[in-house]
Amino acid sequence: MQPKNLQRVFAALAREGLHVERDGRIYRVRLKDVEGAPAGEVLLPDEFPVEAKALRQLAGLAALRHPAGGGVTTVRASPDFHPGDAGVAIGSIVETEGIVVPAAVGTDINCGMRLHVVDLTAEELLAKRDVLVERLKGDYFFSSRDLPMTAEAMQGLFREGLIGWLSAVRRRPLGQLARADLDQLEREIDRVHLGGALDGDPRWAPEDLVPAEGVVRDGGLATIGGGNHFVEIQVVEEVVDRARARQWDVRAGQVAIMIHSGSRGVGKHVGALWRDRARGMWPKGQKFPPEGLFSLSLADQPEAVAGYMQAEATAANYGFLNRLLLAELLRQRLRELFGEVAAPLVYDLPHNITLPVEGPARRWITRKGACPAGAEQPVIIPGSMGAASYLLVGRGSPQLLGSASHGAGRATSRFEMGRRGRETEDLGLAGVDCITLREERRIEEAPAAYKPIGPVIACQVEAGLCDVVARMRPLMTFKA
DNA sequence: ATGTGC
Repeated sequence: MQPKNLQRVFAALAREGLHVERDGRIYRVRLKDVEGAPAGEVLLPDEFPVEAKALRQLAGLAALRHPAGGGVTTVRASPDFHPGDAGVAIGSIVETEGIVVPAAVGTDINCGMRLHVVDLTAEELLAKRDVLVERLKGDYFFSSRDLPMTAEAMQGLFREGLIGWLSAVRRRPLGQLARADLDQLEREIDRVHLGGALDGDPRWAPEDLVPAEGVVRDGGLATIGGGNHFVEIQVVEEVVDRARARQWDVRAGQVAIMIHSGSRGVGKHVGALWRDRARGMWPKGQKFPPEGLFSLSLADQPEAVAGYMQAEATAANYGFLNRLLLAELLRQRLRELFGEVAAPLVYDLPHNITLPVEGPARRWITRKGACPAGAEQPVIIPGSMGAASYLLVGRGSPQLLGSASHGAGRATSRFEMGRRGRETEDLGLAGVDCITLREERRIEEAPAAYKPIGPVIACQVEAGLCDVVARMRPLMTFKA
């Protein structure tokens, strides 16, 4: 079955020098006049519309090379592929050799997902819905939370992630962290991708977050952030893979907590700094890369490549803690309302990050809105606030370089959703319990803004990228 | 995406 817009999109792209072909669910796109560039490959469910802008961005990414040597070797895109507004399509997975591309990951460094299960049924939880919502509004939209961090904790966090942070907090637990179960947080580090600990350095963090001594009062930690980020309370609707679900502590009928957030202002700080540095270091007199996707080359700027990787890691470490603390605030509220209820971490992982490929340190994979899906590894794919979300297990397939999608994918722009909201079209919000201080957010992020999650999941299971372990349904969604 | 910013 042909998507309706296919011929039109292919013809338009051909006129501007892009060659596109389709082979079942795989689309390949290539810039005709760039010798030796790999084709970008997209996996898309049948009948999903193909967006010209996203294909153009993918072809540009595939053609990146640095004049001093090195370039992009492989480009793939996941089924939630859609155009990005910083020149890189969301859902892009890019392997580079000898270069890193700061703009490929952008400013939303270590945006990712976290999933907990809670030993409560939906009925038990909803019986106290109103008081829970009131308290969480205070926590997430400020005022009632108390999370001061010592200078040592911030330094430890930026330098070595959750491990460094936790050892500093153990020495001097402040505010609500004095009520946290630090032993449990330490045990759960096993369930954070890469141990939530990358080699960073405080020198890359915003200055006000790393004072020489004293306490950071409001470092922006445990904040949800805008756009598609959320904290959602769900119920496990169906367990599909019983053995694995048992192994991961997941049972049908349980409440779940799903968190989608990133490194907030720290990622913005690092991403913008290195985007500008990469531009400034571009060899004089050389043609600029498409979309401002300046790279740093190991051949002539090895210290810049190392510096960027350390800076990205610094921001990524903050992203891991941001999600951990969003969950910890919720766990503390649940304890207040329901007593000592268990709420173990299932998994936490980034879908916006550059990681080295095993072997000699000259190849990297950047995922921009694509979830790592290594063999036997938990994969978390959220649907919209009106649709199911999924816990899956990865299969390490090379088709998307060991990745899966990071969601259903946006179908309609924020701007267009605003217009539809004013026309009072049906945005799929019936029955959705969305808690936010901004009415426009509810509209921009309404279920109708997203593609259907079902075909996105089915397409990836059929392609052998991952298998479903459990499906969750939303009970209430917090959006900043 | 962003304590959004020409």
